[in-house]
Amino acid sequence: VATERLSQERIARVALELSDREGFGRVSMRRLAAELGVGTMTLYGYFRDKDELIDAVVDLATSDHGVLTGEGTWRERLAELMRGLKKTLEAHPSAVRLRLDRPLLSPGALRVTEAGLAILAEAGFRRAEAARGYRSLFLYTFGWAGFATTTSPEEARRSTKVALAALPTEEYPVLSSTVEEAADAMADAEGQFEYGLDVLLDGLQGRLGRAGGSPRAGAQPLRRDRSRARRAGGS
Amino acid sequence: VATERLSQERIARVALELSDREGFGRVSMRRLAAELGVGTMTLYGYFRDKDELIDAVVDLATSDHGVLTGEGTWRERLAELMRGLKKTLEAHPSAVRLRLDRPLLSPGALRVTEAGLAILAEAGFRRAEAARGYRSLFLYTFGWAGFATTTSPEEARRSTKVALAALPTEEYPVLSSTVEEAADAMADAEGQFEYGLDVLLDGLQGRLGRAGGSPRAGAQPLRRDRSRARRAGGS
DNA sequence: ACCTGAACACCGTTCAAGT
DNA sequence: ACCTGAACACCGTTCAAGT
Repeated sequence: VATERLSQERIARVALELSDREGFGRVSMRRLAAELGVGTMTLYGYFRDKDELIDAVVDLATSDHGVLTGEGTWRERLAELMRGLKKTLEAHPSAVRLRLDRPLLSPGALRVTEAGLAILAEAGFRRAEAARGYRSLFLYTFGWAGFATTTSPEEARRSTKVALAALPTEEYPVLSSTVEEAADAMADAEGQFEYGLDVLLDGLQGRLGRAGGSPRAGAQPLRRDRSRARRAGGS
Repeated sequence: VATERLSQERIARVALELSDREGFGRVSMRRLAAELGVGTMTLYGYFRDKDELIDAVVDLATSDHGVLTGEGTWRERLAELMRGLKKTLEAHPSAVRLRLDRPLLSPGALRVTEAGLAILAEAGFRRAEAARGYRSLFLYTFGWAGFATTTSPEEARRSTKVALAALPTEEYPVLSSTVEEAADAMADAEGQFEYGLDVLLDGLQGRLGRAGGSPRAGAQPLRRDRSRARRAGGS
């Protein structure tokens, strides 16, 4: 074991490796110190407590969001940005859970926000709406990542089918006749991500046309008028 | 301390109360047993291990989704359904985090899914698309709930402002000029929920018109053609 | 300056035993 | 049948001390 100099950065890096390798639950101060070949209390010379250490780990896991300033329409660029966010969240699943308890406002984490807001602003959204729109995409992506990688696709499909098959048909008529489709939706997480992303981008795009000449202040109320307008045919 | 009969249900109920009152981190087998006035090991007569106990707690926290078969358009009913889901997720914040690790497929949890799919099916969506659409709304709501209740609105606004003010202006030009709007978006979580919900419903509504006579199998690719169509004016 | 063992107040769980 | 204390292998952290 070559003795690389101890530092906050190295400790956090090894902790992240340990978390990815054996799960976050296995990251303890004692275990981590042993991994580093030092006494447990040595870590307290670098971090006040475990919480501060975890902050550093989460920050590290977040710092490498690949923010590419790609080409194409604002839709394509925004989609690509969210795919990048999704990818880094997938790379460190435990960090997704940790970030829920400690909302990250570090420069590294805000790089994606900056990029997203820039794209939306360029597309023509006013600042307040760009902020809300980006946040919508962000929350969806986070929700997706939170549920991702819990089990394998095969296992997800199987357990979903089992659970749905066990439901009383009278109380759950729709789910009972949607077993295959629901199981597919659970198993094909990638397809689901793209679907919801596209729905959100559609919704945002629809807002670009409106508000044209006369900017209205404040939040827009739910539009109820259009809802019956077009209703699809049978089935 | 009146000695109500011990049971899985009672143990789970007290555990949920304890979790809501002092935070999930404080729920230990020993602490819970003390709360119930029994020996620690007694709990193991009702649950194989802590994991099984937590399953019961999460299930309990989920069982009371107020699924109302309201009136109005499919948009209104779906919005109301998601507000109900949001509300129960808010009621037991720790359960949100727990459900990420153990995807719930219990009848109680699936009641909302059934209701959502029914509304979408009635609106005219084919089964596969209804499954994807509901899941999109579900993931967004979960993402929102995951970040909710972390701090008070005032604290959220304050810390957001501080973090954004500290950013280097050249690297973060948009965020630097969106401090107020971004802080507002962080502070007004309720408004954010409604915004994203409405965007998703807009996106879904747009899909109802299409696919009319000729149903296409499989996932639809991202439509790139329309993206430049309408672009808002200045600003 | 940098590191650390002993000790304290906690965990979940096994096991063998109590009524 | 239902309950349980002792014991084991773990935690995070304080404190006083080592070099």
